[in-house]
Amino acid sequence: MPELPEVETVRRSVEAHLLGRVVRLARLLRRDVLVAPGDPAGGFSRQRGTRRSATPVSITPADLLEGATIARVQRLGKQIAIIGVDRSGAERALGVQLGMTGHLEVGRGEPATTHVHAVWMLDVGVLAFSDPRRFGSLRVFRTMSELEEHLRPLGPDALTIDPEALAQRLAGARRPIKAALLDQSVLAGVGNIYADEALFLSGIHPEARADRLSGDRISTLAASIRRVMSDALLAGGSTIRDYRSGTGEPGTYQAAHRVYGKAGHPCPACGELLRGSRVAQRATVYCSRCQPRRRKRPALL
DNA sequence: CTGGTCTCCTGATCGC
DNA sequence: TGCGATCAGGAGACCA
Repeated sequence: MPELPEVETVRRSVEAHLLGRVVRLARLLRRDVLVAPGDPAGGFSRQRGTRRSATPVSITPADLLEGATIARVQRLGKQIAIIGVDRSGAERALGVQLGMTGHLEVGRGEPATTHVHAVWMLDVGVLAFSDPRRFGSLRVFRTMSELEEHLRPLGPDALTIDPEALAQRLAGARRPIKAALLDQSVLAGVGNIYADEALFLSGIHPEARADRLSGDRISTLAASIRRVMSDALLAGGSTIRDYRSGTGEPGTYQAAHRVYGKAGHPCPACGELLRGSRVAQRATVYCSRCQPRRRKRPALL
């Protein structure tokens, strides 16, 4: 389940192979993983009942960067954008959302993975997008301002979040802090694993109301988020099931998880058994002693 | 406007 | 060994 550290690891590993490469041929094997301008937002009409857009928007090879030279690979939160320059010198982008099980992988020949939905033949090497569950998607951005538009709703990147920005985004949020952290418009890049890890490090109960946190606690939380993100990034991310970098390397940060997936195990800080619950429809693990629902009232005088 | 719930999808795992 | 039920969750759609 790629979150910011995994996505950044993928970004770095594919960018190293893609810079300056020319896309000779782009092949889309499943139209429904692609979102094009004019498509209903969220993909291919994934509304109740039916799939498939009634009026599929036409896609050109150039929309998939065919003929372009790769200039850079950007990331904001969990969103990746591959930036290409076409023959006229104009920049355009292809967005990649990995979702739960998406993979972006560079290689020399045919990708070894199953569920491959798009392949790019480069002047040197091959890039492939695969995703068994298809929660991920590709997005066509014909101009850089279309990409900007898409990224605008996102909050600041979690890797560098500062307390002031976090406090500003949490002001007036009456929902549980964990729900707010998972909201990409509050903060971009945190998912279920790192939300639990950061809240544990901060000593904050996942159901604490976001707008009731003091400035001090928000500062602690911002520092915990930055620390968890950067430590996980240094470890190449967390490989729980099938996450791999853009060159097929697993991450190792799962060995450093303190609470995620450890309900019923002793708290690494105090030994109390970790509790499992659900917050915002997500499995949630926390220590009821280290992360009390209410702090003790500070002593008066 | 905010926040809660539903939905998409496949593979791993569990109980019988 | 087989098989149905359950769970995993990112993010847009939908609804109160």
